[in-house]
Amino acid sequence: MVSFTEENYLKIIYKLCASGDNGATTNAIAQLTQTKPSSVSDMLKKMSDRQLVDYKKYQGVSLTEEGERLALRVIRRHRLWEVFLVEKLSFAWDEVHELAEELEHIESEQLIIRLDEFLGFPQFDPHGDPIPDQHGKITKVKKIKLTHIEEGLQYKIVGMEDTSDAFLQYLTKIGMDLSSKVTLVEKIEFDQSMVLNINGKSTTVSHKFTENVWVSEL
Amino acid sequence: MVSFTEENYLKIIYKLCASGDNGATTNAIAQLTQTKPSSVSDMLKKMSDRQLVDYKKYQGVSLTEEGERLALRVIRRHRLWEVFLVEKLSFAWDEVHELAEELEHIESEQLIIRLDEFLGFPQFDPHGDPIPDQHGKITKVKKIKLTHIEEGLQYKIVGMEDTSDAFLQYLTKIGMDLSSKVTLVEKIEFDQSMVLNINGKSTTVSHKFTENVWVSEL
DNA sequence: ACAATTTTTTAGGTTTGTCTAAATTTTAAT
DNA sequence: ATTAAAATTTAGACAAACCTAAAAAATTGT
Repeated sequence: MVSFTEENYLKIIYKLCASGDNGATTNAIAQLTQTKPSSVSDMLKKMSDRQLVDYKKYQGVSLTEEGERLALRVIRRHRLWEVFLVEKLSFAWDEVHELAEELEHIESEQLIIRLDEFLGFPQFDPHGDPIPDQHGKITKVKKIKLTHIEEGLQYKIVGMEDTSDAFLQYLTKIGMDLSSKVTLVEKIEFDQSMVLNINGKSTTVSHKFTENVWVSEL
Repeated sequence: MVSFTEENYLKIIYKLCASGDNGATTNAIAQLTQTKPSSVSDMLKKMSDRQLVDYKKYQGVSLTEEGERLALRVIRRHRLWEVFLVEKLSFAWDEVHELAEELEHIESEQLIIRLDEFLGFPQFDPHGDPIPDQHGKITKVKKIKLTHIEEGLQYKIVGMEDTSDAFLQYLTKIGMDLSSKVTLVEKIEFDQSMVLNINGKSTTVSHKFTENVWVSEL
């Protein structure tokens, strides 16, 4: 049995590892769990004893296979509840995070299986993030910056790092939204900008842009 | 802010007080919370300090006005979730209690308002128990034993104390189910049995029966 | 009415997850 | 290559909610 608190740590460590930046550091975890670094150290030790994480003092932390399985289960539940709240209860997509943070900890395999079915087996949540399936299989997402050029390889926008109004307006201007299909055309070495094909239209975007937008393979 | 645990105590104390039997005693609470009586004593003291209950040592406990308001909120949430699980996720009515025990603690007024709307403002849960409205107004329920004779006063079955197969079969035999309309015809002093009119048919039932069946005024 | 039983409370302890303050290790800058 | 700064860990405490064992109060049977 994994506690409410452990589930939160697992989910946060998963996300920090997946995002690549600096991996899951004690400070980063503390910030996201809204606790102090010392509390995180304590918790990591306990979770390491329980074989949920691989942890060596001062060296950061990553998930064990079991830890990752459990993290993906929590993420699945979180995202399914978000779909429910938006599609069935008419919440706005930016209102549902806090609620899903609570709902994700309800412990019942059956509940999630039936909720998934009730929602029509959605692939993405209202923020565009992919929903892991029952076996933890998840559509891989990465920042545009890290994609590579390959014949016919299309991507789908799934989210962004910075969601400021300024940025969202820029997206609208270049005709890009969550339903856009994007192909990588060219990487410019000199300033690390990239040429993308967005819904058939060729557009050049800055390095900052490519760091800010998450995509998944289609 | 009222904790998960406090909400459970409130709900249980409410039910014990409403059922009339012996009111909310320390032992009874311990049994329903699955804890020891000593833990209940501790908790009652704390809840008394927080003005959620009226408590005098060795004298049992009852809810303050605020305690009752909070208890009814939890009961409302519990019963709405049960409706959701049965009507929308196709759970059987006898599978949903445990799940609703968890869901009832999700803290959000908006969530419950919208769930209620999504479900079409149901009046009763799948067990036949009445759902309090947003202001805590609840259809009063009592055991048949405690009803009184009055011109045209009809009752609706909402639940039973003992749900053994034997009893359910007996119900079927006398043509009584959750949709039955019942009128009290006569109380027999001698053995405390009662004559009821069930869907237009006159039937005599034992004292044990009248102790076992809960009804609400219609 | 009072002894026996049952119920309830107190006292002292445990676990989980947090905290602050101090110590240690790592990283970065000169 | 040191030293200053930043990140991390340890030590010692605390609050919530539980426990066991023992003491105190209430109830019951004769």
